[in-house]
Amino acid sequence: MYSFTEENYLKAIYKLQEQSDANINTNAIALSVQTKAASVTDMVKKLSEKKLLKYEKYKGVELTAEGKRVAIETVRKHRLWETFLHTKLNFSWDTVHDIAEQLEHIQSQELVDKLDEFLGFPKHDPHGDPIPARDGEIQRGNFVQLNELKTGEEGVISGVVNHSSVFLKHLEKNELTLGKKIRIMEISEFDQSVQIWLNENSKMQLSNEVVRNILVKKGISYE
Amino acid sequence: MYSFTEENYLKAIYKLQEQSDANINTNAIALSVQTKAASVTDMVKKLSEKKLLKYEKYKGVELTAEGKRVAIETVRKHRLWETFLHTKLNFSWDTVHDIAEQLEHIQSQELVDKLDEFLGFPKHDPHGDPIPARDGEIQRGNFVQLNELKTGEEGVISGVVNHSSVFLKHLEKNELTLGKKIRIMEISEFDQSVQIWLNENSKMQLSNEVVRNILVKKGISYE
DNA sequence: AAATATTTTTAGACTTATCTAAAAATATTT
DNA sequence: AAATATTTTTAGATAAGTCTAAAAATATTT
Repeated sequence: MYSFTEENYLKAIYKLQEQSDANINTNAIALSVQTKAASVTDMVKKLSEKKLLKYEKYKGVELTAEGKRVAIETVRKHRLWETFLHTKLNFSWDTVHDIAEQLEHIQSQELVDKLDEFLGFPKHDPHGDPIPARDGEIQRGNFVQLNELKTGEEGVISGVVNHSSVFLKHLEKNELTLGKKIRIMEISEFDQSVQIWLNENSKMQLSNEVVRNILVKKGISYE
Repeated sequence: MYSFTEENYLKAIYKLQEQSDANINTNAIALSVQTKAASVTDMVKKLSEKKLLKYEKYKGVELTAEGKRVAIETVRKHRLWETFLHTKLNFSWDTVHDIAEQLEHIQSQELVDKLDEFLGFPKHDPHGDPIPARDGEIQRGNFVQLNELKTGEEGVISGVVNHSSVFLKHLEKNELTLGKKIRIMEISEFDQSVQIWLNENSKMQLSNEVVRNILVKKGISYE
């Protein structure tokens, strides 16, 4: 259907579009797919001819419905494979991305559907990101960054902003994994670092950098 | 490491080498990888430079140890993925090949090892073909073609010669699947078709064409 | 608004893997 | 062994995706 490379461009543009709602410019795409601006211009022309996106010279690009469909399909495959790798093959959450990056391009609708069924129709991947449904629908959990919670408020770790391997390893080492319940004890005036309550005998100090990159589902708040 | 295409050529040459022990010629490879002789010459030169095979103009090719290693590794991956598709995702044995043809090129040693473990270190794929071990060792069951059995002899279906989808579908429809026990009742003088005994109330007439393409593990013989 | 900086595009080249058509080598017939 | 047929290789072209360097357009600064 569409090539490995085309799918990667579409996915990258889709993700940029998610974050910005303005038209996506050449340099941003180049950065995202790890290539040069000149290459992006070439590819973008090609994708435009195939009606996968709208392109006007010097004005950036915007996905068409079909381009978006392909992008979401690719995201769906990526996240299903990540889930497979994590839940069935015991890969840790910081190692699944690179392999899923390859697996997401395997062509077979039946494979995706059967994988989905085998995994029990999961709603989230190992990082808490939503897995798009077959029809492209994405159920976004209304998560907030941990730094948005106030003292005394509780939440359950449900996702991450930063997906880098170093960050994920750091969380893993500190047992700050998905599903963990947290209560904000104190927020430092000095550096916005946060003391959190985990259980009777476990408190922890998190830097603002860490706190901003953790997504939580807000729980019942206490004063 | 090695490209999709390189792996496919090596696998094809390996399989041809299995069947023939003479040097493998250009046309045979072209047929096998579905390309033209000229393309094969180009690729074979490239693989020769990379020391994956020995090539002398007009004399055909022969894999080096490294070339064989890569080929067997690819076969291993192919058959593990086929097993996954069949036993975990419920793909029928006539549909697994094409998807495994893509999956076999995913690069990750850890993935292969974990998949192997997840599947319980299977010895055979859904067609009865042996799955090479991590070290490249291949445990070949000493199977014989069903037409080599004499009247009264028994065997268990353990593999197929013909891997085509039509043939596999035909066997499936007639419940001639792996593990099935068979006894030869009568071999026709006229067309070498064979009457087989399956159980008290089930006999079956198999054409010579079918019988030659079924591999069995010989059982105890009766007169 | 002119000058400068940044971004984007064009032009032309490179790589991988493929192809067709023709030439060269090898095999088979007669 | 000469003639014919087949196989293999070479030569030159094509497509996908990439690159560098220069030109063109847009944005920012002064």
